Amino acid sequence: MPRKPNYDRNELIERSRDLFWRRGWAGTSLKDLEAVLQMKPGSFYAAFGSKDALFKLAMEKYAVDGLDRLKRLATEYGPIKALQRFPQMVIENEEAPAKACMLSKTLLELQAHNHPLAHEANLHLLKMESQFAELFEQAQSSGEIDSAYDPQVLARRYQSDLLGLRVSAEREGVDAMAIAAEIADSLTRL
Amino acid sequence: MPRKPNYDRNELIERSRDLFWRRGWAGTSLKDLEAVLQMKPGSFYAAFGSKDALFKLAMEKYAVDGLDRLKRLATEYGPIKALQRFPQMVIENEEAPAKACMLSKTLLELQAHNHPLAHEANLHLLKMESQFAELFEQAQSSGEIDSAYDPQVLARRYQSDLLGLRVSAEREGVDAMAIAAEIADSLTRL
DNA sequence: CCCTTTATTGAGCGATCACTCAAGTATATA
DNA sequence: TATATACTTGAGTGATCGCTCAATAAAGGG
Repeated sequence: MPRKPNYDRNELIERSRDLFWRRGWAGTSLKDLEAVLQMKPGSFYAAFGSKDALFKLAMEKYAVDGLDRLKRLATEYGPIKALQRFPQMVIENEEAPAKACMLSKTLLELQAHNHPLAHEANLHLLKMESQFAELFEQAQSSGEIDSAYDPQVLARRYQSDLLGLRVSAEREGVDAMAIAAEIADSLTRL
Repeated sequence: MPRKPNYDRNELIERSRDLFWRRGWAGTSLKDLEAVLQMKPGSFYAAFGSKDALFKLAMEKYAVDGLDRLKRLATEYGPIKALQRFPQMVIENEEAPAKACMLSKTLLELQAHNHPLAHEANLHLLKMESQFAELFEQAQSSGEIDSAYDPQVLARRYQSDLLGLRVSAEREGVDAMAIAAEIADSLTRL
C-alpha cells in the first residue's frame, strides 16, 4: 500500500557526505542540504530525522569507504605497498570535496562542545588505525618489515603522519605530494 | 577630555583567543564572547568592530606567541634541540585551550568558504614554516645535521608532522607524547 | 564648576538557524 | 476502482545569529 520515495537514499547520503566533508558541520545549513538533495524540509526530516542523524550516516559512509579503499589496495599490492600508496592516493583525488580527513575535521570542530559526533569520529579513526596496525602486522609476518616493531606503535605514528599530510594538503602553496612521498619512503626503512 | 576604557585590551584579546582556539569560529557566538569578556554588544563593537576583526587579532596573538616560544627555545637550547623539544612542549600544556593548532583548525573550518581568515591562518603557518627552515639551516651551519638536506623540505615535513601530532593529541585514547618523542627522535637521524 | 569627548548600556534589528505540521499527492494492495 | 499508507510540499515555528544605535555615564580640559 505504501508509496515509494522517488530518490536513491544511498546517493543522497553520498551527496550529504561530500557537502559535510567540504564545509563542515556548522558550515552546512539545512538550506544547503535542501538545495543539494533537492528536498523540501518535510521530506528531509521524514527521511533522515535530523541534520545530526544525516551527518552520522555521511560520516559512516566516509569511514567505510576509506577502509574499503585501503583493504582493496592491500589485496592488490600487499600490506606494505598499500600503506606506501595510500597517502598519495588520498590527496591526489581532485574530485574529492576536500583533501583533509572528514573525521579529523569533525573531531576538531566538535570536540570542544562534547558533541556526540566528535566521539563518533574518533571511533572511526580508531577503526582505521586498527586496520593500519593489521597491515603492519601482515607485513611483519611476510618478512617485509622488521618484526621487532610494535605494529600498534607503527600504526599510531602512520595515522598521525597521514592526518598531518592531509591538513597540509588543504593548504595553498604546500607540495603535499612531496610529503606523501616522504611518508611512503620512510616505510621502506623499517 | 576623553574617557578611558575600563579594560585591558590585550587581556581581552587573549581571552578571545582562548575561546576561539577551543571552540572555533562558528562555535563561538557573540554571547559567548560577551560573557567571557564581560562586555555588552555596544562596547564590544566599539572596541573591536566585528567578530571577524577580533578573531584576526586573536589569531595574530596566537601566531606571534607561538613563534616567540620557538625562538626562546632556540636561544636557550640551540636550533636542533629546540626543534626536538617543541612538539612535546606544544602538547603537554594542560592549561592550553586545545591541543590542536588554532591555525590549522581555522584553516580546516573556513577554507571551503573562501573566508579571509583561512587565508590569514595559512600566512601564519607559512611564517612558522620559515622559522622551522631557519632553525634547520642554523643546525646545518653548526654541523649538527647533514648539510645535504634542503632546510625547506625538512621544515615542510616537520610542520606536517607537528600538525598531525596536534590533531592526534586532540583525540582521546592516543598517546600523543609517544608520537612527539618519535618526531624528536627522527631529528637525531639527520 | 561646565563642557566636550568617549565608553558603556541593553533593547531590539533583520536574517538565518534547525525544525514542524497540516494539507495535498502518489502508489501498492484489496 | 476504492482505500490505506506512505511520501511530498512549503509556509511558518521559536530560537539564535551578528550587529546597531539612541540614551546614559564617566572622565579629562577649560
